[in-house]
Amino acid sequence: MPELSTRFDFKKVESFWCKYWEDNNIFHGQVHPDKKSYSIVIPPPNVTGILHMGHALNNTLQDIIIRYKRMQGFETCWMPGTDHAGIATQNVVEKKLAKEDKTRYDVGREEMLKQLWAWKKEYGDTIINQLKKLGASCDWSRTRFTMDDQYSEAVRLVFVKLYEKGLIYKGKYIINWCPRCQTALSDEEAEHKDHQGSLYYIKYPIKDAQTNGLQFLTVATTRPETMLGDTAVAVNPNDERYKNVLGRTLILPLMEREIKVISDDFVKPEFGTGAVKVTPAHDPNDFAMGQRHQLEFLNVMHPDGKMNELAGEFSGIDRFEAREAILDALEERKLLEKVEQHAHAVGHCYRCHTVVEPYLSKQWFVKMRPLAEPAVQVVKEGKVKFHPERWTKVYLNWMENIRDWCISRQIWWGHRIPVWYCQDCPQDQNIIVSVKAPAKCPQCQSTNLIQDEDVLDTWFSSWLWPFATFGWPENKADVNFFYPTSSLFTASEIIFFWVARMVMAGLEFIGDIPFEDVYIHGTVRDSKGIKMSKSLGNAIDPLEIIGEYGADALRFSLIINSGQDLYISKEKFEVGRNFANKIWNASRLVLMNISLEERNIDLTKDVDTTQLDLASKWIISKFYITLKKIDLAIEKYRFSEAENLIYEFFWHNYCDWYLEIIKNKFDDPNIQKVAFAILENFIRITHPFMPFVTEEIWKNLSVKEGALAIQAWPDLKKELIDEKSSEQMQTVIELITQIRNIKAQWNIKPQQKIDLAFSSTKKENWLTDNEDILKKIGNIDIVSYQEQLDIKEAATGLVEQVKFAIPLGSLIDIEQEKKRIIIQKDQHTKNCVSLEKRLGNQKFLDKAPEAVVAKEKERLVTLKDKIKELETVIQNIG
RNA sequence: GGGCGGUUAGCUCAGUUGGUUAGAGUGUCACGUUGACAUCGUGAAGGUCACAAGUUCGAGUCUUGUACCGCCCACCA
Repeated sequence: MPELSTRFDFKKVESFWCKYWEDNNIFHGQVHPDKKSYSIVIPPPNVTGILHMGHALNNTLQDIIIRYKRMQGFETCWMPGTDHAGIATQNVVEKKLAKEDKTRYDVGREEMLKQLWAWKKEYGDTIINQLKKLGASCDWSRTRFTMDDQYSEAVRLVFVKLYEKGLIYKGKYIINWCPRCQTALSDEEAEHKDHQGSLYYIKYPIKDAQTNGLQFLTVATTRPETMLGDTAVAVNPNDERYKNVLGRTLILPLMEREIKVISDDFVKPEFGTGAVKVTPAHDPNDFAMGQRHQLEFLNVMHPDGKMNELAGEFSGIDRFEAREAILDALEERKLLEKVEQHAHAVGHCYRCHTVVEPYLSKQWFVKMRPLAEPAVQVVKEGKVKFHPERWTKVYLNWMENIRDWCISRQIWWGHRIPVWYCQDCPQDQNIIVSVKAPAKCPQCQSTNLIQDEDVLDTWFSSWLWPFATFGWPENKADVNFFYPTSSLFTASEIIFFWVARMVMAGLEFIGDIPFEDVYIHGTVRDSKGIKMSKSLGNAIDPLEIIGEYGADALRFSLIINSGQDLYISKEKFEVGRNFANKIWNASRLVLMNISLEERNIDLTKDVDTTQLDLASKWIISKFYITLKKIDLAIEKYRFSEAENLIYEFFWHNYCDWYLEIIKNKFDDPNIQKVAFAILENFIRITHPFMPFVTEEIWKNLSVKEGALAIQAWPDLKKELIDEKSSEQMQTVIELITQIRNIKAQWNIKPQQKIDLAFSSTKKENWLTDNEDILKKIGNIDIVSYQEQLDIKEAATGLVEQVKFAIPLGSLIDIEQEKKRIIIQKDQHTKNCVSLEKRLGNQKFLDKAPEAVVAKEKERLVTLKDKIKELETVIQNIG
């Protein structure tokens, strides 16, 4: 056996196994006639940058379940890949250009795309490498990108299908416009943030107002600059205050344009003045009113946020400067009645955080209602399940109020919209929608075609991820075998962006759900609770942790902290590092002490478990009890619980007790076998959580050739769970713990041997058989049994509960001990009273389960016994 | 405005259908190392389970309300 170092050297080990797994194609999944499939598609990380802690968490979770299922014999496939992330990636490359004082227009579309692809290559590769370092057991041969040729074809095909079904349309609507990115955004991409703004009250003069009548109609607005595009003022039809002005004409200040006063139910009389300016081209509500009342749509802004020529004297000024200028101008004309503080939500671009502008523009949309209905059904029927369950409601609520999806983006990085316009056909009849670029116009045969300049929303490709990655529509076999996928792991932020849309796409294009279980995990935050992000500078780089503590440590520590949101600081990773090291060293101990020829041990066949010592029976039982709980926890996606079980079992059962007990008994072949078999099985079940250290140990155990990653998950052998032995061992543990306590209290050094006498009435045979444990672990030298303990002699050491006495009178302070005993007696008496009260309650006897009542009764008896005993002791000591 | 989650030891969190004396990790303190591991071992201290009321024989757990923290959704200009 090779010399093993006393520290787990993760650096060497990790790179070795990464390479080994990949070179041997361990994680490749393929259609298999006799096996069930278990598949996961990775939430493809954006190629905008490198992986952060959130990715580490997300991918560790997936890796745990896929490794678990692989060991259970499923044909597994974990699909890796990356997302082109449209606007986000274009933004980072634009930022790079900006450092050279260039814009995308300076370099042109073609060159820009070249640079984008170069960026994608660099960061895409980095991301895949980082995933490998984390230990992710993806099927690397399948690595996909949302803009692969075949994938792009699927995207275009989907567009064509939806278009032909009438679910895609083009139209002029108010969309969220980012003046910096100069593109449309979907509703989900406009992040609303609370903003302490102002509400401006502006007086609109009434035309032909009577000198003694109302001269002005005052409206309230948060965006005065849009008033330049007003084409009406609306009041509620039931608002008595404005009955008289309804239908009259106002003079729009600054523009001196005539606009009408209209009535609309939308207007809430209690807000502001009850009169609202209507700007149909710059506000979604006003847009709707504009349509209802056939108003004019006046767009007063350029796409870059500057006022346009329709803004008169304000033309060319940026929207926010224009706001100030307009307010000044109004003030000058005494038309600004007042300004109030007003908190409201303002939309921001989710990528560059610029304030978005509701903007009238012609865009492509997907009609969502017909797609949403079946997607609501499958969740209601439980075919797609959320974990934790509460997210179901969030999903359904969004789905049931879904709005059409704006899918066109005025950027260059992405899937070009598969629409061509014939330049020789009349407008509105010149649209050609096609998967492949058409050579000529099907109507007029003209070759004078131009493709739509826009690209598709990045999510328009991501929503096909669960089947397009498996080769849809070409590769039917893979799709049939691996689709629907089994589970999806993601953060709550993208339930709407991605999860919901994948359900819709799966049902629409494949006719089946994309996944059965959706596991929503928490957000990774720093120790102050602030979301980790590169821009805030509070991020902990997973690679740094891997370098310092190891990938296993990173994985283990993240998962054990992953109940809800995670508050992470660097020290938290010590748990994982220490545990990996503990596993390593315990394995060393076992390996150094065994001389087994045959290492493939089956505990049911190769060991006569009935002849085993108490501790061995106990550790076997403990293992299988733990295994059962772990299986349950993983199936319920309770990974932190599973890790806790593993940690507790190994450290506090196997190492602290079992190995300590058997340390000097390694010459017993049965003990060797048990110690080895339990370690070997433990290594198997720990593998999904800590793949590297377990692979390395597995190699040293030399049970079998081949990677641990493809070994079988242990069967639950219920027949090896020996409850009696478990209980007895538990008593021994308690005994020893009690003695340790006493020693600590009495300032006796732990290693100092003491004598122990059992009262014979409480002596049990099994205990005499296990004196060796007491001697060795408890440092108890002589165990003697006496008919009747000399109470006086034993009094000072009498420790109820554990049913034994330590005659150590010379070593302890009798007065102090007396006090202790009296306090104890009082406490017991108190407990006794409350217990008697409870047991005297008829309702309790009637309603509580029998087992509870029986236990309570038993407890009362023991309590009374103890009190008596203590009383005698007190008497005896005087 | 609507919805969701949280509040348990100094810190980070478990606590599964209500059932003995509420647990762990970490930190603190004490003691300990003759060869698995100091990334270790043994032990101690530390909790009115946010607050209030209710249901119950019994509440950290269920109900209602309050406070604070966090998140998501929403077109009140």
